[in-house]
Amino acid sequence: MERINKKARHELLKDKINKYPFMTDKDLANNLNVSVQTVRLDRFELKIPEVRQRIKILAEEAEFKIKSISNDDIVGELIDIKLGQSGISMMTITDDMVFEKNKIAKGYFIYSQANSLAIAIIDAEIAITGVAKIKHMISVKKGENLVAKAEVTKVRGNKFFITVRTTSNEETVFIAKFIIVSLSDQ
Amino acid sequence: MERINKKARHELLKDKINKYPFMTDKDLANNLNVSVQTVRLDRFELKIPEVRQRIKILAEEAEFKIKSISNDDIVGELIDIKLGQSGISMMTITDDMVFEKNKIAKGYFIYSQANSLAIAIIDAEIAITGVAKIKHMISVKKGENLVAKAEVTKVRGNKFFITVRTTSNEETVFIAKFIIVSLSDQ
DNA sequence: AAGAATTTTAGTACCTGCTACTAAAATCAA
DNA sequence: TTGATTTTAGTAGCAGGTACTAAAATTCTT
Repeated sequence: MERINKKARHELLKDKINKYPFMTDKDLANNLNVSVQTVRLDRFELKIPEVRQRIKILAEEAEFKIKSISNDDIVGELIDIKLGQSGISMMTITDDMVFEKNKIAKGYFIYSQANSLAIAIIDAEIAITGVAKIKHMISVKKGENLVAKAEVTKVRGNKFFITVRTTSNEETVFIAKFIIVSLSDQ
Repeated sequence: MERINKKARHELLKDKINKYPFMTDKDLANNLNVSVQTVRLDRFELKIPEVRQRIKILAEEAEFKIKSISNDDIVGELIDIKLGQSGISMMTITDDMVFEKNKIAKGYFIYSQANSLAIAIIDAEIAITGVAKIKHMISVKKGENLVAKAEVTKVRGNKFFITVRTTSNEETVFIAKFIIVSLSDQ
């Protein structure tokens, strides 16, 4: 058993913990063929907290992420809104939103931002997407900052016609036309 | 200090732990004005695991959820696929996917299922949604089981015309027509 | 090759948040 | 009042640590 040098081991340790954050020091020690003390020393040097801390952080982060992905009524961050008229929302494309292979944003995230903005504009208890026409102009990559601007173009009874234009760096990447139906009173 | 009865306390305990899963027995004991022993006894009777277990479960579940919502290439469960021709996917509407107020599914989840199925059918390294026309027929509620069937209706060069029909209990709730562009070779 | 410096291992006391258990005290119900 | 139920107290032991001291092993330097 050759002894590998400290730096190399540190890299291995970081990798392992990243991949398997639930491993205890004992597990890690076995895995890296060093003593538990060494693992503790390494963790201290690399400022990596103990398992229980790691798990806790994971649970907290995940809770937050789930909320911001699915429990929020609006996908992205609402910047400005004039109820019944127009609205602006912003969203940054993160790692979660792109295809592994090519780092291009999955279309439904862009759609989701636009759709939820369109619904947010309608001043109604219940607003449901009826029909939509969408067009992706340019593909969006990780890190880009999408600004969606929505505008009500027509109102007919309880039907709202809304156009959303999403831009990245002033360039239009996506256009959607929604017909949102408001069902406020039954 | 009046002593409340066991059943009532059990309800309180369940609520507290549900809301604040990170509380230790000590915290809970303080909060409910009983001894730590009582909390332990209660937890035992209610089959509620200890904090560290709870946190761990939370972290694991959340990890899974995040993956299935955003990291997965396909939203919903792929049931059947004939590359370049057709596909079927299934998705159950969970609590995460509905509006608080009225328990109606957010449209973009239904869209996401359809869209990701459409992309999955295309046998290409890179497939991007170009244009889509969608129509929500009936609103979907929590617990419903959505079956999306996709079919390639036309192919023109690297453009695939795909129709997706989503049903719940044999009833059509959603129809989408996508034009997916395959960018396999550059 | 010897000595110094660095790295790794070993071991101890103590901590949190438990489980599993025994037993006493308090409260309720007939 | 007595018997059952509920609550509290306390002990031993466990996992997975922190914080610390010190010895052993290895590497570097000259």
